Amino acid sequence: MPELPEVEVTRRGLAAPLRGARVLSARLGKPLRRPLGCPAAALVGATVGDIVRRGKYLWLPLSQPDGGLLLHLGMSGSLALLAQAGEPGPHDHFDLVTDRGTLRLNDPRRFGAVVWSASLHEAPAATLLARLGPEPFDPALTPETFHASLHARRTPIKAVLLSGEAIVGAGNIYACEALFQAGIHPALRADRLSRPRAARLLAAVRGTLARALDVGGTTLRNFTDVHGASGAYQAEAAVYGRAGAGCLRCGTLVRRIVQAQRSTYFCPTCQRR
DNA sequence: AGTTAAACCTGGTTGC
DNA sequence: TGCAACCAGGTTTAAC
Repeated sequence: MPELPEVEVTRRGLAAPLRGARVLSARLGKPLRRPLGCPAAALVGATVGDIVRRGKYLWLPLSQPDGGLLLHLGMSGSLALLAQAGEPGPHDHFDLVTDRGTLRLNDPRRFGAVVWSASLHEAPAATLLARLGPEPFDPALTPETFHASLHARRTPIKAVLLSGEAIVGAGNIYACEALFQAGIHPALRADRLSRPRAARLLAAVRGTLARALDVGGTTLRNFTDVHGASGAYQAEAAVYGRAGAGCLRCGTLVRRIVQAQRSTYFCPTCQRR
């Protein structure tokens, strides 16, 4: 599913075309993870503002009626902007028809969400965003503050990265890749990371996310950008999905373990406790 | 309070 | 070939 780079790729594809678009109609398919929270017809007539991203969420502001839609792509979601929208398929669960095209959410597993909120700063949107940690490229996130937040956690560093409390945006692929880049064993307790290693990990998370953004994200099976194009990062993953294959750096066989019910891939030689 | 399982869904792949 | 088991870019909720 979409991690931060994929969501940001999506945002960049939508922002300019949809800015100022007028909502003509909306259609709901099968239920998503949570209900829209308003009748689809209530969106008609609204004007779309500047789409912003927070973590893996997108906020699509609307005016007249004022409010907005908080979108999440879950594990298997993608958004397309269609000039001519055909009949919705079995996994097309939300259409926002505008005078600039139809924004269509396709999500086979339906872990995604489209939620109406009167503003980003009140429920339900604010509630959903409340537990998110700092944005990875926020200059206020320094090696010192990152190290301090890791110091408060006794769980494995991989699980802490996935939780998004210390930094948002890295999901299962990029958490594995960043730990490899930083040479850190995924099972190392977060509070055992030294300051220099925390600094190295922060740089690795930023570098991994930035690189993925540059190449359009990762496409394992579902994800495409708003024009239907796949990402390319999967071709350069060093450890993710490579269990049993040789480490690209040292040749040791990449291992797969399970942490917090998720697969973790790592090189036991390059990544040390 | 802090950590860990279970839950939500569908579909593709693997293995007997 | 058939079918069961397992796996998948995430997050919330319930339970130790």
